[in-house]
Amino acid sequence: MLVYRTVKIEEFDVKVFPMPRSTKPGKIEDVAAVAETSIMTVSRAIRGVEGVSEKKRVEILKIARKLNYVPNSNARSLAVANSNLIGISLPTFAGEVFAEILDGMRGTFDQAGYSSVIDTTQYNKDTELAWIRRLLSWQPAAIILTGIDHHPETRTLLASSRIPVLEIWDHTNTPIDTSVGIDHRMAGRVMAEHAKAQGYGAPAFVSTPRGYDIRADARLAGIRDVFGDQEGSEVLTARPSLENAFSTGFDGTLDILSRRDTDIIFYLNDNMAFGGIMACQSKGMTVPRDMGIVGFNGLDLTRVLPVQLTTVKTPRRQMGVVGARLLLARINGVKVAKSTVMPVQFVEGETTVLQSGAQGGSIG
Amino acid sequence: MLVYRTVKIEEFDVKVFPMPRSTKPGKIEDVAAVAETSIMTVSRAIRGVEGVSEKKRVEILKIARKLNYVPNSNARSLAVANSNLIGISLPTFAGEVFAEILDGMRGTFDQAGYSSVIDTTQYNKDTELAWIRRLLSWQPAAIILTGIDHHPETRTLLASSRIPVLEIWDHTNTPIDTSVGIDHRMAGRVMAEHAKAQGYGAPAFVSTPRGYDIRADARLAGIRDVFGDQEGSEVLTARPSLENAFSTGFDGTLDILSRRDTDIIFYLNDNMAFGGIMACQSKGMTVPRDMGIVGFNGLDLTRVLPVQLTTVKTPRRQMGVVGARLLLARINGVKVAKSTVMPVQFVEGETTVLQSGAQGGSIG
DNA sequence: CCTAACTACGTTAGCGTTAACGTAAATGTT
DNA sequence: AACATTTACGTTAACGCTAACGTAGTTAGG
Repeated sequence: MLVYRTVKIEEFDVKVFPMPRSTKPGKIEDVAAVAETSIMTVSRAIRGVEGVSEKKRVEILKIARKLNYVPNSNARSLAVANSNLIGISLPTFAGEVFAEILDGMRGTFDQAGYSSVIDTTQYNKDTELAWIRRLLSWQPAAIILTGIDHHPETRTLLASSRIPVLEIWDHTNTPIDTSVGIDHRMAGRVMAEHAKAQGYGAPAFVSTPRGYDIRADARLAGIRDVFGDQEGSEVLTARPSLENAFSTGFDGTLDILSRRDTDIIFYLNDNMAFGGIMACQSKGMTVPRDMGIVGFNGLDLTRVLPVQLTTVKTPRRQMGVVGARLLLARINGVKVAKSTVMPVQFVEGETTVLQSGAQGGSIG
Repeated sequence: MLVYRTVKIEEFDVKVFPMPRSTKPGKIEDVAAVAETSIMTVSRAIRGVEGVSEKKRVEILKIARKLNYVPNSNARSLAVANSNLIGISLPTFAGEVFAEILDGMRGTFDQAGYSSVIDTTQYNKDTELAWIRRLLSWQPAAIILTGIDHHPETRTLLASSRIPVLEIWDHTNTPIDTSVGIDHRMAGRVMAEHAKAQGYGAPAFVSTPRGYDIRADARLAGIRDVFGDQEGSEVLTARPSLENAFSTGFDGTLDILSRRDTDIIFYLNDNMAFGGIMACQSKGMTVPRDMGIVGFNGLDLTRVLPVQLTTVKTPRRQMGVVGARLLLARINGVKVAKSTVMPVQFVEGETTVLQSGAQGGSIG
């Protein structure tokens, strides 16, 4: 008869049994015993380093496989004083942007035999720092952080750790160690200049709260560089929610519409821009006749909208790949360029007017 | 003068300097030396286990902080023969679904002091197995897999490893160890029954290729359970692309429209359903008058569309949280329920007709 | 006041692996 | 043939930490 007690987890009652003792996994010594050789020879055979005859290597590998031998990375890492773990910190998994950067990196790291320890910070610097501390205890091969805005202690800690660090997505000339990203302020200027050239004069920006996503703030600064702050043509902002979501674009747009006669709205990203189009439509407005809409990122979304969204394409996956390769080079004892700026591409779509007449397609 | 050579990484020329030697991080012994005590006492103080006077503990912790001491997890894990790493395998980061499940889990694990080693398999079982092998070398505290469809060796390997395993998102009565998910076939039946009750009779299903996402296939099976396979009312399928994207819904819909007079289309998820709405609109059709549209998941997207999408809400974040808690219980020596089914919620929106008349809002 | 039971430490012996060095046999060199 | 070099191993000593046990000094109990 099995004896158990009942425990409540969430709303579920679960039965609790005493745990069976776990069987110990085999070690290198067991393989050596079967192969009738020393553990050092087995170690060499498994790692593929020289010093073992071809015949013996094949034999040892066969035995190891048969015994289902799994090397102990903890022991290895302890002995060599580093691991093949790579720490990756992202603000969030929401949205395609970080997912794509991550994908680019992970593919590269995976092939090189590294595993990824991933964290999300929710844009919180303390969370990031706490995670870094924990991560450092694993003696990771490298650490990747999103952006360049960190807790002051983060910089000191990482600089003194001598572990390769990559800051990705944003740009700075003074990274902790290495950075690969795009120049968001410049991207903001590019968008704004296009808009200004088309005759727009009363811009707005819909985003998450200031300081939450500093890249978005940098783009806003770029837009302000172009439009200035004269009464009537200054850049209005709406920041209705922390959520990087369609609904934030929708709500922010309604807010802007209630405040000033605005002729173009820039959004934190394409998702929000789409929310904005929907909001304009719900108010009986036509895009781009009554309102110019500019997104950011160039997501898949734009491939299916009835009109092409005006946006800025960011090389997310490529950025991940480039960053990962730089970091691998760095891990292999190579010192690389401190900062790499990736190019962005302005996409003139149909949600802003072409030159000075409403000629494109329209929604609404 | 610095000597370097130039190396090409991607299209970038990078300068290569010889690496400076890395400084060794401090160890527990260093803390003990400063505190004038034994390393065992420091170990106890840092881990917060009993056997140290309050006075000494405070003093040791202060010294450890001042020395910026970071414990070595590899050494710890080697000594105790397990780690506080948790491996999480997902098919992809694309889409909100896995991101949200992951978020629910990570929050819970993080609080409990576990780090997440994450992998994406691209729905490939061999990739998953290879990753599991590598992960096992870390003696992880637990492993989480998405779904229940794995490489045959995966099951053997994990079952013999005695490490807690959670299969999440899908449902089975015979999990490797523990499972938390929804019953996708049942969800398909629910959707189909609602549709049938409303008078729909010529259904289609737009998805990714068969076998790629077996949950989607299970839902299709559920729909077929209801609609049968009579000529004219059988469930047509379009599977235009591997990509879980708006554009897949768009293209698949165009394909369906070209093939049969269909009156309702079910989609792999809400994103694709939205692509489908757009495709119908591009053909001059009105939703729901000319076509019923049913999504899946109940994403944020649905909050901003001018009409409410008919869909099925899945408890993604909650599933992650429940799964994580069960697993934590399991790690702490508790044997829990093998299978947990989470409830889904059908959402009657405006993209299917109400009863037998077109009364809802419309797009197009 | 003597013994039992605790408290607060310290000592010893691994955990499984690899770097560094040692050594015998095989091969090459003159 | 004598010596140098290379190849293919084996031996030893860490890597930094913790479980298990040992031992003084302190408190409690009758």
